[in-house]
Amino acid sequence: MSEVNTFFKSAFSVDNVIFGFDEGDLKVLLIKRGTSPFKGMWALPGDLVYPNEDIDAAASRVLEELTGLRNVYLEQVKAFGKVDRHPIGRVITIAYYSLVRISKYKITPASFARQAQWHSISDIGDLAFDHNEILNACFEQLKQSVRTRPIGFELLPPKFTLTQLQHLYEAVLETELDKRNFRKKILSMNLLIDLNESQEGVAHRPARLYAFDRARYEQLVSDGFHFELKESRRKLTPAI
Amino acid sequence: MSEVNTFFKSAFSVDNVIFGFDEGDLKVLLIKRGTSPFKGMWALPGDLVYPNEDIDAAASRVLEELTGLRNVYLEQVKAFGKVDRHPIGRVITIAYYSLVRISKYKITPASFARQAQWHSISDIGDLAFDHNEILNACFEQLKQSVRTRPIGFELLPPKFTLTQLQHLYEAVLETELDKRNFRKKILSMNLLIDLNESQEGVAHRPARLYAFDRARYEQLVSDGFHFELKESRRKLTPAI
DNA sequence: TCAAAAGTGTTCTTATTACACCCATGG
DNA sequence: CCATGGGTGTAATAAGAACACTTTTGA
Repeated sequence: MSEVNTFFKSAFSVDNVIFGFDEGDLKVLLIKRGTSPFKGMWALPGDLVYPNEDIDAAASRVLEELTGLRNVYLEQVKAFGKVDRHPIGRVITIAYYSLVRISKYKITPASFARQAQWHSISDIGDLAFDHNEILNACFEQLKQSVRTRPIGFELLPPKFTLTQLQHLYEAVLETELDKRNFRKKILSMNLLIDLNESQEGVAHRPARLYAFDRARYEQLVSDGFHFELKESRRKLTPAI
Repeated sequence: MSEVNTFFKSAFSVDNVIFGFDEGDLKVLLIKRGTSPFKGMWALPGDLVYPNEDIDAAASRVLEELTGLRNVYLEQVKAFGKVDRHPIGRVITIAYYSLVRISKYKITPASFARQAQWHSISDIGDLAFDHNEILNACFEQLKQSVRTRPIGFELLPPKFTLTQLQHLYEAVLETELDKRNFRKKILSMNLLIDLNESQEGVAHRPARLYAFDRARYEQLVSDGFHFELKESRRKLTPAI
């Protein structure tokens, strides 16, 4: 029993990289720490896991307390467990990322109190703890997942234009895509429902609106279909 | 401080799916449990993480104690943290997989005492705890990784034949590959050194031996090269 | 009538698939 | 001389890349 006591004095937490997409830009919801350690620095939202709480449930809870959102796409990435990663003791953290529609995000008491704010992925400074490392790992996994599963739609409103979808992929993959090739590829998958509606009130030709056809996707997968968007090769600038 | 005490009474462990390749078959090193709970059942090798030990170090330690091997390919997969996954208390486990050359595996005191044995991946029964779930997650990640990074070589001896390499990929990906297409693809990557040596003592035409050119791989990657072996599409048997 | 973004096809190139026979060795 | 696995090329098809102009709307 004394040996058991040697071990049962650690804690674990979850940290959640909450991605959103707005104005063509991939964003992450960060909170400003109000207490030591790292007081005043930006950090990933997270919390200790209760002794009787599954880790996935803890990640959902953190997300809901902050955003008011439930039933959101949530995926575990990996654990971070360096001995000295937390100043107050041995705390392993399990990293998750989630995909939310920013338009549905509501200021909750928790997010108000914790000073939550969306930050562009391309403009993240030094974060508390090892949160930069965690954020990078989650971003890498998002890049990977978005190419092999149709999860990008989780970041868009239910009705979206092909250009919005393309910009989303460009933001996530940090690359530029060819408009015609992108449309050809995505439409050839037959995963989109053409809603026969158009944008309104835009100062240019209005775009058609589409919705993601989840039922069809499930069907195709069970028939052996494999979603895949290749990373477009970067043109190699020839050396002079 | 009392709130802290609520949390700091959990433990975490690492579990390691140790893959090996032998006789054309992908294998996993399991140990037979000598103590309760799950006494007598096969389980993944694992251990509690010491309070002053990084989780990656704990995974390496488990591997070395059992196999005598160091500096082996080791990759974290994810954490498993259901509340009731361990009968004696709240224990989260971090799953790793590692790739070893079975020929280098030595019986250590630990592996002898813990009755370690290689099991074919296609013949794994019910394991202790949630270890079937962990094994599946690690196998899936191996399948993924082996297609996008040249880690398969970690499972082969330093000198290998193209057929051995092909059989390795077939075992890991659980598919069949076309001999000529496989050779064309792998040789076109320029990652293999032709050793100008042949097998000896085989009752058929001896195969050429190759070695993986790690330096060249690093070089190619820094030039933007991306290792990729596509899963060969299964022929769809037309319905009558 | 201008600005702004939507929408659309073809050609070229590269990658993937399918497929069958001769070769070298040991027993 | 036989059994066993080693080694090789080509043609057909599919996927990806490059690329420019016309359309529709609101201001």
